[in-house]
Amino acid sequence: MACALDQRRYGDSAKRAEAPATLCAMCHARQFAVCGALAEDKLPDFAALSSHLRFAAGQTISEEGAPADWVFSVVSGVIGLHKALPDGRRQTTGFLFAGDVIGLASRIVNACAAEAITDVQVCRFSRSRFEMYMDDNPELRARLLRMTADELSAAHDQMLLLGRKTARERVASFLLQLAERAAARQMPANPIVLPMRRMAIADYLGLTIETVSRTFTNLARAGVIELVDTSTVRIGSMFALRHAAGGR
Amino acid sequence: MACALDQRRYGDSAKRAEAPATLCAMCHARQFAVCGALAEDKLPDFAALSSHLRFAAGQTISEEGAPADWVFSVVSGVIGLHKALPDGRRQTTGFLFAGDVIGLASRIVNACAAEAITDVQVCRFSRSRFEMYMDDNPELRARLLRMTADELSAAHDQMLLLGRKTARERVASFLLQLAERAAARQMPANPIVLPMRRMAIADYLGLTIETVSRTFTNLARAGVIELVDTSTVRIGSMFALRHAAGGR
DNA sequence: CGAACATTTGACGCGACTCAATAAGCGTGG
DNA sequence: CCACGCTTATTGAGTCGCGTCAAATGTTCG
Repeated sequence: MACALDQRRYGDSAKRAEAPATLCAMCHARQFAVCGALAEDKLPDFAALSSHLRFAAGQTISEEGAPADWVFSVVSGVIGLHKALPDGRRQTTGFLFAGDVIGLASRIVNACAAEAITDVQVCRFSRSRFEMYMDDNPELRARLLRMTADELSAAHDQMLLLGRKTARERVASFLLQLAERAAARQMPANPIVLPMRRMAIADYLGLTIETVSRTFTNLARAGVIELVDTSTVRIGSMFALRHAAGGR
Repeated sequence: MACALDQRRYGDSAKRAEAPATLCAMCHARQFAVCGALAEDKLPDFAALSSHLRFAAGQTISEEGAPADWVFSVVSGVIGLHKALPDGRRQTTGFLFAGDVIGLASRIVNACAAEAITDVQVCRFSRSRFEMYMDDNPELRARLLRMTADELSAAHDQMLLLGRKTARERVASFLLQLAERAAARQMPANPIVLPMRRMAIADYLGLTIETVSRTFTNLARAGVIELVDTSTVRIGSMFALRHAAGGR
């Protein structure tokens, strides 16, 4: 069975274009370089393994259960990972921003589907060649282990949220998380930008769009946040927001 | 701040005894050897890094948020990992059986608390020495990366369960999981043994003990399972159980 | 045997879901 | 620029699954 990506690649290229390989490779290499995984002189070598792709918002990047042939790194835009039940219920397991890696949980087949939430640019590696490269560059594997451990820790946080938090706590926690991640990427953290729709938020928080919407309204009425517009939230009181999130 | 383990170590030794270091070391080495991480001749070397500990059911092995000074490997018994909210609500993030490793998600501080569900034996490593050892033995780090990736994948499955499944689907999924893991350890998979109490199951599935109990009763009345006794479940129909679990 | 604890069962309430209607955004074309 | 259709978000009314509280039953172990 062909990887979903290849269906995209050859199927509907209208909304996707490939940048020159050299440019792409460098941009990706920078992503990793920032984190100190590789020495400067190894970058061109490593970058040559990658190719650069674009996806339009809404496109599927890879499908759950398909062979995990690729590792992706997000260059720009937002990607959502999700799992689904046969009847269509969906659970988003995470949102990925620039610098994040897709496929840390996947070894043989994709643990989750990956979908472009906004228009995105990614760098793509053959998983097998990526692994071979790690054999020769232990620092890269060490870094990947750290990243995977951090994602596992985040997954545990999300399990606490999904298993035990109320709708209000979930939404408040989500806003805090977005603010923190924006800050980590040197982006403004206070008027929080929500790049995803209510449906995507609901799928991430284990709620329905109606409940998400109502909860935003409630938090706004309580003065905790201000709904500037559908995709912009200003934090009224950080203290109140943390309190609403369940005190963590 | 001292690690929780050390409080146990010197605080209430009544229920815990240490086996001789040599015996312990070998037993741990075997755990890893089984998985092919290290060559036979490196085992004594590696094993010397570890010490062997016992904990009685109910004891805390390490606390959430405490410095992640140790890596543990389960030799026998069952361990539960959990996170808690300030008001006491708990979410169990996983159960660990013989051969599993505790602390994959923890880098600086423990992501979860670890509690002995049954009497357990563990092998303990200093995290810093373990990491130094990985620097010299890339195979070990590669294996740890694979294990962490698998745990992340399992965490994603659990997020789907917690966010989207009904009580019946959660309980059925849990029973299937226990059966599969028992089989993986060469244990009988059909009369499923539940080593943990209803409270621990409820904390793992994001439910209450009452709902867990009622759901067991319902599944039994439907003929899907048979409740041999409180801690033993016989699967009546594997097909029906898979169906009840949501078809995955 | 009896106390302490774990589990099951029952009655009831509430928070989140479902279904439905309305409002707001947003591109497209006149 | 406004009208139009389409998608998305909000709001409302009613329902239901699971949580809460309480009591009964079973189990363990001194």
